[in-house]
Amino acid sequence: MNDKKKPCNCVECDFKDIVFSYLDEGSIEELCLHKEEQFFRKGEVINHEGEKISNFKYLKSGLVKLYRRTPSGEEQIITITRPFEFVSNMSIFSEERYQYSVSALEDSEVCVVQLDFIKELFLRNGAFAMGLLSRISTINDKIIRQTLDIRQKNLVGRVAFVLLYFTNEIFNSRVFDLPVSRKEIADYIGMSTANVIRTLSEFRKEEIIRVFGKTIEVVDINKLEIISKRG
Amino acid sequence: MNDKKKPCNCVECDFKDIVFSYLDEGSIEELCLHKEEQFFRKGEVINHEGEKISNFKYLKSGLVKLYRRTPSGEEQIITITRPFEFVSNMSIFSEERYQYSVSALEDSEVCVVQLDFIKELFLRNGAFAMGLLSRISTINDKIIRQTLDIRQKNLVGRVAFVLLYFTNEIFNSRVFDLPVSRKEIADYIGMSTANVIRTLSEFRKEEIIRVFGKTIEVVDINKLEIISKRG
DNA sequence: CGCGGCTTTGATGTTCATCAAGTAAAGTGG
DNA sequence: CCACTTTACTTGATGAACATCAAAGCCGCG
Repeated sequence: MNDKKKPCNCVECDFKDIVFSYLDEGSIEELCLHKEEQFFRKGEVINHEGEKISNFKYLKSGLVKLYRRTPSGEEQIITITRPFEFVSNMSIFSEERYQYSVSALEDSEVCVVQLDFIKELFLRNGAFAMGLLSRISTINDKIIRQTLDIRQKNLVGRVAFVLLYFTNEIFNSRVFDLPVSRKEIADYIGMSTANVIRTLSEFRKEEIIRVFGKTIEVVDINKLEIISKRG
Repeated sequence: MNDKKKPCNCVECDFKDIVFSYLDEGSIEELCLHKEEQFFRKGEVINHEGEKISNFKYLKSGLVKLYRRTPSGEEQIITITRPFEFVSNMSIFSEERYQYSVSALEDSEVCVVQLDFIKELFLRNGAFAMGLLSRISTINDKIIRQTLDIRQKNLVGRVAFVLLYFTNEIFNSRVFDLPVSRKEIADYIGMSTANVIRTLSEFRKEEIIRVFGKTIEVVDINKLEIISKRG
Protein backbone atom coordinates (compact mmCIF):
# COMPACT_ATOMS: atom_id res chain seq x y z
CA MET A 1 0.00 0.00 0.00
CA ASN A 2 1.12 3.49 -0.79
CA ASP A 3 0.81 5.45 2.42
CA LYS A 4 0.59 8.75 0.58
CA LYS A 5 -2.88 7.71 -0.51
CA LYS A 6 -5.71 8.44 1.82
CA PRO A 7 -6.69 5.16 3.43
CA CYS A 8 -9.91 3.81 2.02
CA ASN A 9 -12.32 2.88 4.76
CA CYS A 10 -14.66 1.29 2.23
CA VAL A 11 -12.37 -1.72 1.93
CA GLU A 12 -13.01 -2.63 5.55
CA CYS A 13 -16.62 -1.53 5.53
CA ASP A 14 -18.92 -4.24 6.85
CA PHE A 15 -21.58 -3.28 4.39
CA LYS A 16 -19.62 -3.32 1.19
CA ASP A 17 -20.59 -6.92 0.47
CA ILE A 18 -24.22 -6.16 0.98
CA VAL A 19 -24.59 -3.16 -1.27
CA PHE A 20 -21.46 -3.37 -3.38
CA SER A 21 -21.02 -7.04 -3.90
CA TYR A 22 -19.00 -8.21 -6.90
CA LEU A 23 -16.57 -5.31 -6.77
CA ASP A 24 -12.86 -6.08 -6.62
CA GLU A 25 -10.57 -4.20 -4.27
CA GLY A 26 -9.49 -1.81 -6.98
CA SER A 27 -13.03 -0.71 -7.68
CA ILE A 28 -13.74 -0.38 -3.99
CA GLU A 29 -10.79 1.94 -3.59
CA GLU A 30 -11.95 3.94 -6.55
CA LEU A 31 -15.38 4.07 -4.95
CA CYS A 32 -13.82 5.81 -1.95
CA LEU A 33 -12.84 8.75 -4.11
CA HIS A 34 -16.40 9.24 -5.21
CA LYS A 35 -18.16 8.87 -1.92
CA GLU A 36 -18.65 10.66 1.35
CA GLU A 37 -20.48 9.85 4.53
CA GLN A 38 -23.17 12.11 5.84
CA PHE A 39 -24.75 12.27 9.24
CA PHE A 40 -28.37 13.21 9.75
CA ARG A 41 -30.02 14.01 13.06
CA LYS A 42 -33.47 12.71 13.89
CA GLY A 43 -35.98 14.77 11.94
CA GLU A 44 -33.61 15.95 9.22
CA VAL A 45 -34.50 15.49 5.58
CA ILE A 46 -32.16 13.30 3.53
CA ASN A 47 -33.82 13.57 0.13
CA HIS A 48 -36.43 16.04 -0.87
CA GLU A 49 -39.27 15.29 -3.30
CA GLY A 50 -38.63 17.11 -6.58
CA GLU A 51 -34.90 17.60 -5.98
CA LYS A 52 -32.50 16.58 -8.70
CA ILE A 53 -30.91 13.16 -8.21
CA SER A 54 -27.14 13.24 -8.43
CA ASN A 55 -26.12 10.69 -5.83
CA PHE A 56 -26.66 7.10 -5.00
CA LYS A 57 -27.36 6.92 -1.26
CA TYR A 58 -27.73 4.11 1.14
CA LEU A 59 -28.36 3.90 4.83
CA LYS A 60 -25.49 2.64 7.02
CA SER A 61 -27.22 3.08 10.34
CA GLY A 62 -30.39 4.61 11.71
CA LEU A 63 -34.01 4.56 10.66
CA VAL A 64 -35.79 6.52 7.93
CA LYS A 65 -39.22 7.15 6.52
CA LEU A 66 -39.99 7.37 2.82
CA TYR A 67 -42.94 9.65 2.12
CA ARG A 68 -44.57 12.05 -0.25
CA ARG A 69 -46.98 14.91 -0.09
CA THR A 70 -50.38 14.12 -1.59
CA PRO A 71 -51.99 16.53 -4.05
CA SER A 72 -54.19 17.71 -1.17
CA GLY A 73 -51.11 18.52 0.87
CA GLU A 74 -51.04 15.80 3.51
CA GLU A 75 -48.09 13.59 4.19
CA GLN A 76 -48.38 10.02 2.98
CA ILE A 77 -45.78 7.63 4.41
CA ILE A 78 -44.76 4.94 1.96
CA THR A 79 -42.52 2.88 4.19
CA ILE A 80 -40.35 2.98 7.28
CA THR A 81 -37.09 1.15 7.00
CA ARG A 82 -33.73 0.17 8.45
CA PRO A 83 -30.31 0.00 6.74
CA PHE A 84 -29.80 -2.06 3.57
CA GLU A 85 -33.49 -2.17 2.97
CA PHE A 86 -33.15 1.42 1.98
CA VAL A 87 -30.85 1.65 -0.99
CA SER A 88 -31.33 5.19 -2.17
CA ASN A 89 -34.63 6.11 -3.63
CA MET A 90 -36.04 3.72 -6.11
CA SER A 91 -36.18 6.26 -8.86
CA ILE A 92 -32.45 6.82 -9.33
CA PHE A 93 -32.28 4.85 -12.55
CA SER A 94 -35.62 5.86 -13.97
CA GLU A 95 -36.20 9.46 -13.00
CA GLU A 96 -34.24 12.65 -12.99
CA ARG A 97 -35.78 13.93 -9.79
CA TYR A 98 -36.77 12.35 -6.51
CA GLN A 99 -40.36 11.19 -6.51
CA TYR A 100 -40.42 10.91 -2.75
CA SER A 101 -38.80 12.44 0.29
CA VAL A 102 -36.73 10.59 2.87
CA SER A 103 -36.14 11.79 6.40
CA ALA A 104 -34.42 10.41 9.48
CA LEU A 105 -36.57 8.99 12.29
CA GLU A 106 -33.45 8.28 14.32
CA ASP A 107 -29.94 9.70 13.97
CA SER A 108 -28.70 8.15 10.76
CA GLU A 109 -25.50 7.64 8.80
CA VAL A 110 -25.82 7.74 5.04
CA CYS A 111 -23.23 6.76 2.50
CA VAL A 112 -23.38 9.06 -0.53
CA VAL A 113 -21.80 8.02 -3.82
CA GLN A 114 -21.76 10.04 -7.02
CA LEU A 115 -24.40 8.56 -9.26
CA ASP A 116 -22.29 8.94 -12.39
CA PHE A 117 -19.66 6.74 -10.88
CA ILE A 118 -22.20 4.06 -10.04
CA LYS A 119 -23.44 4.18 -13.61
CA GLU A 120 -19.88 3.82 -14.87
CA LEU A 121 -19.35 0.74 -12.67
CA PHE A 122 -22.63 -0.55 -13.93
CA LEU A 123 -21.48 -0.38 -17.50
CA ARG A 124 -18.23 -2.16 -16.98
CA ASN A 125 -19.25 -4.74 -14.38
CA GLY A 126 -22.31 -6.79 -15.16
CA ALA A 127 -22.17 -8.83 -11.98
CA PHE A 128 -22.25 -5.67 -9.92
CA ALA A 129 -25.16 -4.41 -11.98
CA MET A 130 -27.10 -7.58 -11.41
CA GLY A 131 -26.42 -7.59 -7.69
CA LEU A 132 -27.61 -4.03 -7.32
CA LEU A 133 -30.60 -4.56 -9.56
CA SER A 134 -31.61 -7.52 -7.47
CA ARG A 135 -31.43 -5.45 -4.28
CA ILE A 136 -33.43 -2.58 -5.70
CA SER A 137 -35.95 -5.01 -7.08
CA THR A 138 -36.37 -6.69 -3.70
CA ILE A 139 -36.98 -3.36 -2.02
CA ASN A 140 -39.51 -2.35 -4.63
CA ASP A 141 -41.33 -5.64 -4.30
CA LYS A 142 -41.49 -5.25 -0.56
CA ILE A 143 -42.96 -1.78 -0.78
CA ILE A 144 -45.57 -2.86 -3.28
CA ARG A 145 -46.53 -5.88 -1.22
CA GLN A 146 -46.74 -3.85 1.96
CA THR A 147 -48.92 -1.23 0.35
CA LEU A 148 -51.25 -3.87 -1.04
CA ASP A 149 -51.41 -5.65 2.31
CA ILE A 150 -52.31 -2.49 4.18
CA ARG A 151 -54.92 -1.46 1.67
CA GLN A 152 -56.83 -4.66 2.06
CA LYS A 153 -57.08 -4.53 5.86
CA ASN A 154 -59.58 -2.77 8.08
CA LEU A 155 -58.71 -0.30 10.81
CA VAL A 156 -57.81 -2.68 13.64
CA GLY A 157 -55.97 -4.95 11.23
CA ARG A 158 -53.83 -2.04 10.08
CA VAL A 159 -52.84 -0.97 13.56
CA ALA A 160 -52.02 -4.58 14.44
CA PHE A 161 -49.94 -4.75 11.28
CA VAL A 162 -47.91 -1.68 12.21
CA LEU A 163 -47.25 -2.96 15.73
CA LEU A 164 -46.08 -6.29 14.33
CA TYR A 165 -43.95 -4.51 11.77
CA PHE A 166 -42.14 -2.55 14.47
CA THR A 167 -41.82 -5.61 16.67
CA ASN A 168 -40.57 -8.05 14.04
CA GLU A 169 -38.91 -6.01 11.32
CA ILE A 170 -37.67 -2.80 12.89
CA PHE A 171 -36.79 -3.47 16.53
CA ASN A 172 -36.73 -7.25 16.90
CA SER A 173 -38.19 -6.72 20.32
CA ARG A 174 -41.60 -6.76 21.96
CA VAL A 175 -40.74 -3.61 23.86
CA PHE A 176 -39.81 -0.55 21.86
CA ASP A 177 -40.07 3.22 21.66
CA LEU A 178 -42.30 4.33 18.84
CA PRO A 179 -40.07 6.27 16.44
CA VAL A 180 -43.09 8.14 15.08
CA SER A 181 -46.03 10.16 16.33
CA ARG A 182 -49.57 8.84 16.33
CA LYS A 183 -50.26 11.12 13.41
CA GLU A 184 -47.41 9.56 11.44
CA ILE A 185 -48.81 6.09 12.07
CA ALA A 186 -52.07 7.40 10.70
CA ASP A 187 -50.29 8.77 7.62
CA TYR A 188 -48.58 5.43 7.17
CA ILE A 189 -51.62 3.20 7.24
CA GLY A 190 -54.11 5.63 5.80
CA MET A 191 -56.54 6.43 8.59
CA SER A 192 -57.31 9.28 10.98
CA THR A 193 -55.11 10.06 13.96
CA ALA A 194 -58.04 9.84 16.37
CA ASN A 195 -58.83 6.31 15.26
CA VAL A 196 -55.24 5.16 15.55
CA ILE A 197 -55.26 6.32 19.16
CA ARG A 198 -58.67 4.79 19.80
CA THR A 199 -57.54 1.46 18.43
CA LEU A 200 -54.36 1.52 20.51
CA SER A 201 -56.52 2.21 23.57
CA GLU A 202 -58.71 -0.76 22.76
CA PHE A 203 -55.66 -3.00 22.41
CA ARG A 204 -54.52 -1.69 25.77
CA LYS A 205 -57.89 -2.39 27.41
CA GLU A 206 -57.86 -5.91 26.01
CA GLU A 207 -54.33 -6.27 27.38
CA ILE A 208 -52.83 -7.04 24.00
CA ILE A 209 -50.30 -4.25 24.50
CA ARG A 210 -49.09 -1.94 27.25
CA VAL A 211 -48.53 1.72 26.49
CA PHE A 212 -46.37 4.22 28.36
CA GLY A 213 -46.31 7.29 26.18
CA LYS A 214 -44.09 6.45 23.25
CA THR A 215 -43.04 3.14 24.73
CA ILE A 216 -44.98 0.09 23.71
CA GLU A 217 -44.85 -3.44 24.99
CA VAL A 218 -46.49 -6.17 22.97
CA VAL A 219 -48.00 -8.58 25.48
CA ASP A 220 -50.02 -10.93 23.32
CA ILE A 221 -48.32 -11.20 19.95
CA ASN A 222 -50.49 -14.12 18.85
CA LYS A 223 -53.68 -12.15 19.27
CA LEU A 224 -52.08 -9.31 17.34
CA GLU A 225 -51.24 -11.65 14.50
CA ILE A 226 -54.77 -13.00 14.37
CA ILE A 227 -56.18 -9.47 14.25
CA SER A 228 -53.74 -8.46 11.54
CA LYS A 229 -54.54 -11.45 9.36
CA ARG A 230 -58.28 -11.32 9.82
CA GLY A 231 -58.39 -7.53 9.31
CA MET B 1 -25.95 -13.84 -44.24
CA ASN B 2 -25.97 -17.56 -44.10
CA ASP B 3 -29.30 -18.73 -45.46
CA LYS B 4 -29.04 -22.09 -43.74
CA LYS B 5 -29.69 -20.26 -40.50
CA LYS B 6 -33.27 -19.73 -39.50
CA PRO B 7 -34.09 -16.10 -40.22
CA CYS B 8 -34.22 -14.07 -37.05
CA ASN B 9 -37.36 -12.00 -36.84
CA CYS B 10 -36.05 -10.21 -33.77
CA VAL B 11 -33.70 -8.16 -35.91
CA GLU B 12 -36.64 -6.50 -37.62
CA CYS B 13 -38.82 -6.43 -34.55
CA ASP B 14 -40.22 -2.96 -33.91
CA PHE B 15 -39.92 -3.47 -30.20
CA LYS B 16 -36.32 -4.54 -29.94
CA ASP B 17 -35.14 -1.00 -29.34
CA ILE B 18 -37.65 -0.51 -26.60
CA VAL B 19 -36.97 -3.59 -24.53
CA PHE B 20 -33.61 -4.70 -25.86
CA SER B 21 -31.80 -1.50 -26.49
CA TYR B 22 -28.01 -1.49 -26.58
CA LEU B 23 -27.76 -4.96 -28.11
CA ASP B 24 -25.72 -5.36 -31.27
CA GLU B 25 -27.03 -7.42 -34.17
CA GLY B 26 -25.04 -10.47 -33.07
CA SER B 27 -26.65 -10.51 -29.66
CA ILE B 28 -30.07 -9.99 -31.17
CA GLU B 29 -29.59 -13.01 -33.40
CA GLU B 30 -28.47 -15.01 -30.42
CA LEU B 31 -31.55 -13.81 -28.60
CA CYS B 32 -33.69 -15.42 -31.28
CA LEU B 33 -32.38 -18.83 -30.35
CA HIS B 34 -33.48 -18.38 -26.80
CA LYS B 35 -36.90 -16.93 -27.34
CA GLU B 36 -40.32 -17.89 -28.54
CA GLU B 37 -43.55 -16.03 -29.04
CA GLN B 38 -46.69 -17.10 -27.28
CA PHE B 39 -50.27 -16.19 -27.94
CA PHE B 40 -52.84 -15.87 -25.19
CA ARG B 41 -56.56 -15.58 -25.64
CA LYS B 42 -58.59 -13.16 -23.58
CA GLY B 43 -58.94 -14.60 -20.09
CA GLU B 44 -55.94 -16.92 -20.24
CA VAL B 45 -53.33 -16.82 -17.51
CA ILE B 46 -49.80 -15.84 -18.57
CA ASN B 47 -48.00 -16.14 -15.24
CA HIS B 48 -49.33 -17.81 -12.17
CA GLU B 49 -48.59 -16.64 -8.63
CA GLY B 50 -46.22 -19.09 -6.94
CA GLU B 51 -44.93 -20.60 -10.20
CA LYS B 52 -41.21 -20.83 -10.71
CA ILE B 53 -39.72 -18.04 -12.83
CA SER B 54 -37.65 -19.32 -15.71
CA ASN B 55 -38.39 -16.80 -18.42
CA PHE B 56 -38.25 -13.13 -19.05
CA LYS B 57 -41.53 -12.13 -20.68
CA TYR B 58 -42.76 -8.98 -22.24
CA LEU B 59 -45.98 -7.99 -23.89
CA LYS B 60 -45.87 -7.33 -27.63
CA SER B 61 -49.55 -6.64 -28.10
CA GLY B 62 -52.73 -6.87 -26.10
CA LEU B 63 -53.74 -5.89 -22.61
CA VAL B 64 -53.08 -7.62 -19.29
CA LYS B 65 -53.88 -7.39 -15.63
CA LEU B 66 -51.39 -7.99 -12.84
CA TYR B 67 -53.05 -9.32 -9.70
CA ARG B 68 -52.72 -11.47 -6.62
CA ARG B 69 -54.95 -13.37 -4.32
CA THR B 70 -55.25 -11.85 -0.85
CA PRO B 71 -54.86 -14.04 2.24
CA SER B 72 -58.65 -13.98 2.53
CA GLY B 73 -58.98 -15.36 -0.98
CA GLU B 74 -60.20 -12.37 -2.98
CA GLU B 75 -58.56 -11.09 -6.10
CA GLN B 76 -56.64 -7.84 -5.78
CA ILE B 77 -55.69 -6.18 -9.06
CA ILE B 78 -52.38 -4.36 -8.91
CA THR B 79 -52.39 -2.77 -12.32
CA ILE B 80 -53.78 -3.02 -15.81
CA THR B 81 -51.31 -2.34 -18.58
CA ARG B 82 -50.46 -2.22 -22.26
CA PRO B 83 -47.29 -3.40 -24.07
CA PHE B 84 -43.85 -2.19 -22.99
CA GLU B 85 -45.21 -1.05 -19.71
CA PHE B 86 -45.36 -4.66 -18.79
CA VAL B 87 -41.89 -6.11 -18.88
CA SER B 88 -42.32 -9.46 -17.26
CA ASN B 89 -43.11 -9.56 -13.62
CA MET B 90 -41.08 -7.27 -11.49
CA SER B 91 -39.74 -10.05 -9.36
CA ILE B 92 -37.64 -11.81 -11.99
CA PHE B 93 -34.37 -10.55 -10.57
CA SER B 94 -35.27 -10.70 -6.92
CA GLU B 95 -37.46 -13.73 -6.43
CA GLU B 96 -37.44 -17.32 -7.47
CA ARG B 97 -41.18 -17.52 -7.87
CA TYR B 98 -43.83 -15.19 -9.24
CA GLN B 99 -45.31 -12.99 -6.56
CA TYR B 100 -48.26 -12.07 -8.71
CA SER B 101 -50.34 -13.51 -11.51
CA VAL B 102 -50.76 -12.00 -14.94
CA SER B 103 -53.67 -12.71 -17.26
CA ALA B 104 -54.83 -11.43 -20.64
CA LEU B 105 -57.73 -8.97 -20.77
CA GLU B 106 -57.54 -8.92 -24.55
CA ASP B 107 -55.92 -11.41 -26.94
CA SER B 108 -52.24 -10.87 -26.35
CA GLU B 109 -48.85 -11.71 -27.85
CA VAL B 110 -46.05 -12.33 -25.42
CA CYS B 111 -42.36 -12.64 -26.17
CA VAL B 112 -40.74 -15.26 -23.94
CA VAL B 113 -36.97 -15.33 -23.48
CA GLN B 114 -35.02 -17.77 -21.32
CA LEU B 115 -34.11 -15.93 -18.18
CA ASP B 116 -30.65 -17.47 -17.98
CA PHE B 117 -29.82 -15.98 -21.32
CA ILE B 118 -30.96 -12.54 -20.20
CA LYS B 119 -28.78 -12.86 -17.13
CA GLU B 120 -25.85 -13.82 -19.31
CA LEU B 121 -26.37 -10.76 -21.49
CA PHE B 122 -26.64 -8.72 -18.36
CA LEU B 123 -23.23 -9.83 -17.18
CA ARG B 124 -21.45 -9.08 -20.38
CA ASN B 125 -23.25 -5.94 -21.48
CA GLY B 126 -23.55 -3.19 -18.91
CA ALA B 127 -25.39 -0.78 -21.19
CA PHE B 128 -28.06 -3.38 -21.82
CA ALA B 129 -28.30 -4.00 -18.09
CA MET B 130 -28.77 -0.34 -17.39
CA GLY B 131 -31.39 0.07 -20.09
CA LEU B 132 -33.39 -2.83 -18.76
CA LEU B 133 -32.99 -1.77 -15.16
CA SER B 134 -34.24 1.65 -16.03
CA ARG B 135 -37.34 0.18 -17.69
CA ILE B 136 -38.13 -2.11 -14.79
CA SER B 137 -37.57 0.73 -12.39
CA THR B 138 -39.96 2.99 -14.28
CA ILE B 139 -42.65 0.34 -14.21
CA ASN B 140 -42.19 -0.25 -10.52
CA ASP B 141 -42.37 3.44 -9.78
CA LYS B 142 -45.55 3.73 -11.75
CA ILE B 143 -47.20 0.91 -9.86
CA ILE B 144 -46.21 2.31 -6.49
CA ARG B 145 -47.41 5.77 -7.39
CA GLN B 146 -50.71 4.46 -8.74
CA THR B 147 -51.33 2.40 -5.62
CA LEU B 148 -50.60 5.38 -3.38
CA ASP B 149 -52.82 7.64 -5.47
CA ILE B 150 -55.74 5.26 -5.29
CA ARG B 151 -55.35 4.69 -1.58
CA GLN B 152 -55.68 8.34 -0.79
CA LYS B 153 -58.89 8.91 -2.76
CA ASN B 154 -62.49 8.39 -1.73
CA LEU B 155 -65.02 6.28 -3.58
CA VAL B 156 -66.09 8.68 -6.32
CA GLY B 157 -62.51 9.85 -6.78
CA ARG B 158 -61.39 6.29 -7.40
CA VAL B 159 -64.01 5.57 -10.00
CA ALA B 160 -63.17 8.84 -11.74
CA PHE B 161 -59.51 7.85 -11.63
CA VAL B 162 -60.18 4.50 -13.32
CA LEU B 163 -62.26 6.09 -16.05
CA LEU B 164 -59.52 8.62 -16.73
CA TYR B 165 -56.92 5.87 -16.70
CA PHE B 166 -58.76 3.93 -19.38
CA THR B 167 -59.43 7.07 -21.39
CA ASN B 168 -55.93 8.53 -21.28
CA GLU B 169 -53.53 5.66 -20.73
CA ILE B 170 -55.13 2.55 -22.11
CA PHE B 171 -57.38 3.50 -25.01
CA ASN B 172 -56.49 7.09 -25.87
CA SER B 173 -60.15 7.62 -26.57
CA ARG B 174 -63.19 8.96 -24.77
CA VAL B 175 -65.25 6.08 -26.06
CA PHE B 176 -64.12 2.59 -25.19
CA ASP B 177 -65.26 -0.89 -24.27
CA LEU B 178 -64.46 -1.73 -20.68
CA PRO B 179 -61.99 -4.63 -20.77
CA VAL B 180 -63.03 -5.68 -17.27
CA SER B 181 -66.16 -6.46 -15.31
CA ARG B 182 -67.57 -4.16 -12.66
CA LYS B 183 -66.27 -6.57 -10.08
CA GLU B 184 -62.76 -6.30 -11.49
CA ILE B 185 -62.90 -2.52 -11.27
CA ALA B 186 -63.87 -2.99 -7.63
CA ASP B 187 -60.91 -5.32 -7.09
CA TYR B 188 -58.66 -2.78 -8.74
CA ILE B 189 -59.56 0.26 -6.70
CA GLY B 190 -60.45 -1.51 -3.47
CA MET B 191 -64.17 -1.04 -3.03
CA SER B 192 -67.36 -3.10 -3.28
CA THR B 193 -68.87 -4.02 -6.63
CA ALA B 194 -72.23 -2.54 -5.68
CA ASN B 195 -70.67 0.84 -5.01
CA VAL B 196 -68.71 0.87 -8.25
CA ILE B 197 -71.98 0.39 -10.10
CA ARG B 198 -73.77 2.95 -7.97
CA THR B 199 -71.07 5.53 -8.63
CA LEU B 200 -71.13 4.85 -12.38
CA SER B 201 -74.90 5.34 -12.28
CA GLU B 202 -74.44 8.67 -10.53
CA PHE B 203 -71.93 9.79 -13.14
CA ARG B 204 -74.44 8.76 -15.79
CA LYS B 205 -77.25 10.72 -14.12
CA GLU B 206 -75.04 13.80 -13.90
CA GLU B 207 -74.23 13.28 -17.59
CA ILE B 208 -70.50 12.99 -16.97
CA ILE B 209 -70.46 9.68 -18.84
CA ARG B 210 -72.76 7.61 -21.02
CA VAL B 211 -73.00 3.89 -20.46
CA PHE B 212 -74.16 1.18 -22.87
CA GLY B 213 -73.32 -2.09 -21.17
CA LYS B 214 -69.58 -2.44 -21.42
CA THR B 215 -69.23 0.59 -23.66
CA ILE B 216 -68.45 3.87 -21.96
CA GLU B 217 -68.32 7.36 -23.37
CA VAL B 218 -66.70 10.08 -21.33
CA VAL B 219 -68.75 13.22 -21.96
CA ASP B 220 -67.29 15.68 -19.45
CA ILE B 221 -63.64 14.83 -18.93
CA ASN B 222 -62.98 18.05 -17.01
CA LYS B 223 -65.54 17.25 -14.39
CA LEU B 224 -64.05 13.77 -14.11
CA GLU B 225 -60.63 15.24 -13.52
CA ILE B 226 -61.91 17.55 -10.83
CA ILE B 227 -63.62 14.65 -9.07
CA SER B 228 -60.53 12.50 -9.32
CA LYS B 229 -58.27 15.20 -7.90
CA ARG B 230 -60.59 16.29 -5.15
CA GLY B 231 -61.40 12.70 -4.19
C1' DC C 1 -45.97 28.97 34.70
C1' DG C 2 -48.11 29.44 30.62
C1' DC C 3 -48.12 28.52 25.85
C1' DG C 4 -48.37 25.23 22.00
C1' DG C 5 -48.20 20.85 20.29
C1' DC C 6 -49.33 16.03 20.90
C1' DT C 7 -52.57 12.86 22.84
C1' DT C 8 -56.98 11.09 24.47
C1' DT C 9 -61.98 10.37 24.60
C1' DG C 10 -66.82 11.12 23.52
C1' DA C 11 -70.44 12.54 20.40
C1' DT C 12 -71.99 13.05 15.79
C1' DG C 13 -72.57 12.38 11.00
C1' DT C 14 -70.77 10.61 6.60
C1' DT C 15 -69.10 7.16 3.83
C1' DC C 16 -69.07 2.84 2.62
C1' DA C 17 -69.89 -2.42 2.70
C1' DT C 18 -73.27 -5.76 3.02
C1' DC C 19 -77.58 -7.89 2.19
C1' DA C 20 -81.47 -8.73 -0.54
C1' DA C 21 -84.26 -8.90 -4.50
C1' DG C 22 -84.82 -8.17 -9.00
C1' DT C 23 -83.43 -7.58 -14.06
C1' DA C 24 -80.60 -8.16 -17.97
C1' DA C 25 -77.29 -10.69 -20.51
C1' DA C 26 -74.64 -14.54 -21.73
C1' DG C 27 -73.75 -19.30 -22.02
C1' DT C 28 -75.43 -24.32 -22.42
C1' DG C 29 -77.68 -28.34 -23.69
C1' DG C 30 -81.54 -30.41 -26.00
C1' DC D 1 -83.47 -21.93 -31.85
C1' DC D 2 -85.57 -22.07 -27.58
C1' DA D 3 -85.86 -23.20 -22.65
C1' DC D 4 -82.83 -23.34 -18.89
C1' DT D 5 -79.06 -22.08 -16.04
C1' DT D 6 -75.78 -19.28 -14.66
C1' DT D 7 -73.37 -15.16 -14.29
C1' DA D 8 -73.17 -10.20 -14.44
C1' DC D 9 -75.43 -6.08 -13.40
C1' DT D 10 -78.56 -2.82 -10.90
C1' DT D 11 -80.99 -0.51 -7.09
C1' DG D 12 -82.72 0.19 -2.46
C1' DA D 13 -82.47 -0.43 2.45
C1' DT D 14 -79.74 -1.17 6.50
C1' DG D 15 -76.07 -1.07 9.59
C1' DA D 16 -71.10 -1.06 10.43
C1' DA D 17 -66.90 1.25 9.95
C1' DC D 18 -64.74 5.26 9.93
C1' DA D 19 -63.72 10.49 9.72
C1' DT D 20 -64.56 14.67 11.80
C1' DC D 21 -65.38 17.86 15.40
C1' DA D 22 -64.91 19.41 19.94
C1' DA D 23 -63.20 19.60 24.60
C1' DA D 24 -60.11 18.38 27.83
C1' DG D 25 -55.67 16.43 29.76
C1' DC D 26 -50.78 15.96 29.37
C1' DC D 27 -46.11 17.24 28.65
C1' DG D 28 -42.04 19.60 27.29
C1' DC D 29 -39.91 23.93 26.72
C1' DG D 30 -38.96 28.60 26.87
